[in-house]
Amino acid sequence: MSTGTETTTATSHPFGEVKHRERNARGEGEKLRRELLEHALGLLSEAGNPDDVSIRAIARATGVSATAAYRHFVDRDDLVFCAVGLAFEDFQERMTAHVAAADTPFEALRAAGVAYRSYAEDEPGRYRVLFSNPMACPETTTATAEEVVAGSSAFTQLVGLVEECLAAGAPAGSDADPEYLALQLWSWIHGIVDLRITHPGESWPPVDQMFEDAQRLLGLGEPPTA
Amino acid sequence: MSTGTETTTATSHPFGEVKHRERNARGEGEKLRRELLEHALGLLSEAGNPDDVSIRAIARATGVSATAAYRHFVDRDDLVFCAVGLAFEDFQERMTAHVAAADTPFEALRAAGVAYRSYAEDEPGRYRVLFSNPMACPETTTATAEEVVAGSSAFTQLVGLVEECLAAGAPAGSDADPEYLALQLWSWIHGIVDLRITHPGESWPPVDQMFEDAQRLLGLGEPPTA
DNA sequence: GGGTGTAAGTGGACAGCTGTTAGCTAACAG
DNA sequence: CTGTTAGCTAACAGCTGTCCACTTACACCC
Repeated sequence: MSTGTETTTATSHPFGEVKHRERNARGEGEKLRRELLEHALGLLSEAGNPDDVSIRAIARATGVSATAAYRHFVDRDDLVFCAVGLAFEDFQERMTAHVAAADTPFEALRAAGVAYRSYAEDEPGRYRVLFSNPMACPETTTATAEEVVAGSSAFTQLVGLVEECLAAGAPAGSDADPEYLALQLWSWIHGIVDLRITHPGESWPPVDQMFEDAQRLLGLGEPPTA
Repeated sequence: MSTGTETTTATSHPFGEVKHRERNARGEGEKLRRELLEHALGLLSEAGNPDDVSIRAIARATGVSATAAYRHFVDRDDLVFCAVGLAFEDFQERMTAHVAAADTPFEALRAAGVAYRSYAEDEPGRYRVLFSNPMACPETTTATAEEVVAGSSAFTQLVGLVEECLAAGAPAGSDADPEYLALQLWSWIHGIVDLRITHPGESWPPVDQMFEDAQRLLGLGEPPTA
């Protein structure tokens, strides 16, 4: 039955299929780290809550024993924390890609809103993990510095967008506090998408309209042409 | 040592105090139901997440065996769901008490905001349980109808307040959609308090100012006197 | 007073999950 | 042959929801 040379097999078994995963070659053990993180991310998306993903479930999804994870992470908390960091990096990439295509700062801010909203819609579980969970950094972690600060740098980016809008003559006025406006905008937008996620039964108005109103009423839309 | 007639005792014990709870008299078994719900509420406040409260922990806090809960609730889920319903009733009482004291609809809306905000600040765990968790009604439950709909009736109340503001000449205009405005206001306000709860490390601007801005910019503040 | 039914609550057990440690095997490089 | 990497299994202690059989105490009836 087995030729002994398959790279990947699913051997038949009286109690169902058993996943076989070829062990990494010498010096390539780091590949498992990446695999674990990606499957952790998948489970985080389903659960929406970091506490609900166990190191055993991650290992199971990866097709590896739970203890193998300890070769690459100090802890379960460390593993999950790194996975969240990865999600933040992914989120930020998505945001910057959307924003880069815009011509005016107002369009850029709008594009950021669209990106934020579509992320929350496409990946509600991940959104909850990123923005609706108090995630403390474990005391010992293998996460890199970039992974740790990925979230806050996304906010810095938002403040920059607001500053550009103010400089371009936004109705809020050039003397308005960009950080305050950014926090207000983020809060409003978070509320809009978060309530939709946690209360999916309600009949919500179009999210675009609510976003547009938020930006305009904060005085961060285009100035009147007249 | 024991006179045999104490109603409640904490007998000393080599390994610490052991809670004794006099069993309820005949026909008063319903008292335990209430006790369980109240301790469940306390644990919900600490956890902030219904999934993290076990029936065993609730029973332990009540000073009773876990199986005793099955006399009053069909399930663990049922117990927790009823406790959440109780929290909703409590929340709504607090809201109506604040609102009742106001003179104008604008003041009433502001008072509702203050009540909402202080609830979130005083009981962040409960707030998260009520407004930041998708709580599905169990297929079999001992909850009463009022407990089930307590949350949505609080929103109906908010729509009513918005309607009164519009009728009293709010800047949003009398032809504005009160339900849309109420949803927008609720979303914004939820975002403001929720981000503070989940990201307590950040230095947030005063919540009053953000609330006041939200109400005013939505056109639900006092109309200009001029 | 004695028996009995029943309400109120215990305790033990089962199966399943969790994070983590200790010690093992298999494969490959030099 | 040796050392190291990559991964394994078994086990421990602790948690979970739930079922079953048991006790305890009281109210009522004869």
